[in-house]
Amino acid sequence: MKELEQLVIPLLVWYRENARVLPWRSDPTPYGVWISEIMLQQTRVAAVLDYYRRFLEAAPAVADLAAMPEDQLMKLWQGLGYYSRARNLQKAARQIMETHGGVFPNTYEEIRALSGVGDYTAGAISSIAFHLPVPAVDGNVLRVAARVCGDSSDITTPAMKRKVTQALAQIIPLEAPGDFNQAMMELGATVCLPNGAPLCERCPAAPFCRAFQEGRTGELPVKAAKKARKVEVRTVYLLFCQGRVALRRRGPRGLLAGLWEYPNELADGTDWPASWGLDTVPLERLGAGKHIFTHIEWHMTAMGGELGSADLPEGWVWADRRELRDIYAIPNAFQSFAQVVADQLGRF
DNA sequence: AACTCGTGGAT
DNA sequence: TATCCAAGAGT
Repeated sequence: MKELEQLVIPLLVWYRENARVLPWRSDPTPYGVWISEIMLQQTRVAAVLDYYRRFLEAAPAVADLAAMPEDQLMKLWQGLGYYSRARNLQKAARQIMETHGGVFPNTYEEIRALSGVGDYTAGAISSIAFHLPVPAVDGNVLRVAARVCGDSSDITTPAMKRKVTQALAQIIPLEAPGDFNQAMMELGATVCLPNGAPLCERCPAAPFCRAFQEGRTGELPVKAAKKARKVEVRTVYLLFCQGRVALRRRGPRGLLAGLWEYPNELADGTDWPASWGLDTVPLERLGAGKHIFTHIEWHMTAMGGELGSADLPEGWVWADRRELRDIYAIPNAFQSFAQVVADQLGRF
């Protein structure tokens, strides 16, 4: 991937003019860089900003994160998605407290060993916070590299990631590795856009970019097609009692692990409220909602009503409005029912 | 290596 | 509306 070498200087010049002002860039401490990089995994900058501010306010340092109650941690992450990131973040904070005496590790290998930190994130933290000359290869970098080099390899493969990482390791500038890595991503995020709509007229790589020179920006990068989503038809039960709504905690593994939810099941004909031992008052249809995950689609119908008895299955809770707002982390998959619930609770 | 794991903005 | 897909990691 020889073309990448020509990119280094113009890219750094471009970055100094065009870098977005972001909270984790003003003072790139290891802790702040780490939190931001975890939040930014598969997540857009705009979605991260508010979460980042609130998170650093609640846990300004590693020790605060290590000591945070799990419910508070999940509440801070509520709505951001990929919730195992939050748990791995805390697991890593405890690793740092126990293994590194509370001091953020400063070598690539030690950083890479932290929970939730893979090749990309280890490279990003190492280069941005510790000025180590290690590449950080994310989706942006793969796209930029594939286009600049006119490489039609499938960028989703580990082989292509290795090829790009190896090529960048040869040319990453020792005096500004963090800026270089961020510049590659910034170019991908703001200029070398996906889906055949790159802004090549304002790209510092245009003079030597093979995709641009050869008119192939619409064909590159090459990515393998994704699998189709599976549809699940679900019934969501909105069960009320005296101004409170029933919640249960999801299991410790799998989708939305450990988060709270309105009881819901596949709509397979089972009388779920009866199977839960609830005294079955007739439930009425309170609404519908759809939520699209990466690989599943939930088509939901909400059934609900006021229960005569406050008895709930083991582990379920009654939540009032304040607890719903401040305590229980509920995924956005149920957002379409928030108003119905609020209205019902508001009657008390 | 293939799957799993959220969410919302852009097109 | 349908599809893509974003500063990926764990299993």
